[in-house]
Amino acid sequence: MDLTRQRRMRQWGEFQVVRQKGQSAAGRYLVLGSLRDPSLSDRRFGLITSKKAGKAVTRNLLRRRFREIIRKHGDKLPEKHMVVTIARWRAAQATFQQLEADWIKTAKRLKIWQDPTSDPA
RNA sequence: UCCGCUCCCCGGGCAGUCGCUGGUUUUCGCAAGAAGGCUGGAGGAAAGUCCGGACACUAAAGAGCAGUGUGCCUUUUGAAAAAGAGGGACGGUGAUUCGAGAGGAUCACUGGAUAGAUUAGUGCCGCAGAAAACAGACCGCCUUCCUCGGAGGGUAAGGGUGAAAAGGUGGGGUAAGAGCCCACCGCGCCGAGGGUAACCGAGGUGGCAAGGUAAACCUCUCACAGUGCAAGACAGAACAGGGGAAGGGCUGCUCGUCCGUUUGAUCCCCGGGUAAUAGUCGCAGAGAUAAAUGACUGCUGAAGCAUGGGUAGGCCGUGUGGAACAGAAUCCGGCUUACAGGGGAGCGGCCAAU
RNA sequence: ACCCGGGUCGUGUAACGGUCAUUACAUCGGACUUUGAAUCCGAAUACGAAGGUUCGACUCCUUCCCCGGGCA
Repeated sequence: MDLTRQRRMRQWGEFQVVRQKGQSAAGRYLVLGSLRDPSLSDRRFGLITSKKAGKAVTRNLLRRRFREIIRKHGDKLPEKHMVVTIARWRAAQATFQQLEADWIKTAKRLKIWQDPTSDPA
């Protein structure tokens, strides 16, 4: 799915709501936070890459890779949800495949993964 | 060919599929918008923010002081910072050379934020040492006196201290010494003359007074208003104003000036409200505003590593390997810092092999 | 982005350019005590890094590194 401007979380308040009221789960390279919001018509995604993750080059690379993961797998998450992906400091050493596998694994642990091939219901 | 130094340039390439972002355009749609086409999309340092500008605002960027910076000379480029070239003085290293010595000369390479410390002043120079800046007698040397152990006087040649000790070498001289005297060397002053200038300097003169520090205050010189695009300008929407104090604005000081003290400010404090493609512009031939330039696949592919050919090196073959530092946020010019590897030019070394 | 401020023992702090760089708490050792606390005595531990100026640098200058802050 496309990660256009409408699907991005863009305000400080949105991140605060997810952080305070939502659920979260940590993987090896990243942390996922999620909150159901019935007022949404679609999914919304946010990315956080702090200075602990690395310098500007590595932070940019991590955001691009997270966007690519969401582009590939974002439609497998439930609608009307806000999902925040936070990079941990170890993420700078990971490859794209490792990040992708870790993201899916963490999403399953949060029980927001809805792959139709593995979940017939 | 190899090694080193200096300067300049490049900073993996190509293709496919799927995406992101700016602009433009076509079709559909009443509109919101949707789908597509074309096209622009990171760096030499985009970094640090160390300098200089552009630009914007501060009522007028008024005067003085303070403050900050600049720093040999000539010249080129430049808006300025700055950079380049040539030269001077000073210092370092090496070689050669002159001299009995003190010391000097020449050449080569090289260094630097290179104004002024002998005249504009002030400060500081700890410890050690006898004495440290208008200085100074601890030991020693010489001499006088006496109670023979000291006291007084002379003396800067020798010792020892220190980063630095008030010229040095040789001789004369003397009680011992001392520029006290002489020769030479060094130093200061004057200076014919040379050079655009920094500066050099024939020659004369002075027994010799003169330490270091200005990245200490300072003096001279030439500059500088402050604040920074989160500067600031504009549009329209919403709401609810209230209080303080006579002061406030160019922000260190003084003057000047403007606004305000009945209309209570453009200052301070408390409270309320609102926009969502950063509200628009500023803003760009990259141009965002939780911030685009990517993901995957294939081919190619530098150094390095392993191994083989070749007397050796250059070189050639095979395998492995799979690209440094790093990501624009107002723009431009410098400086500094980080950086795998490759290419080019110049200079020097080497003289082995083909 | 733009603009400021600061780095000293483990922690918080002092130090006209001049001896082996203060002080408090903490740490270690000893004394006192049956033991511990408190008290007393003693000890170890630091100038963010590299250059430069100076006889001499925590201090002055330059460049890096690391923290903290302001501003729509």
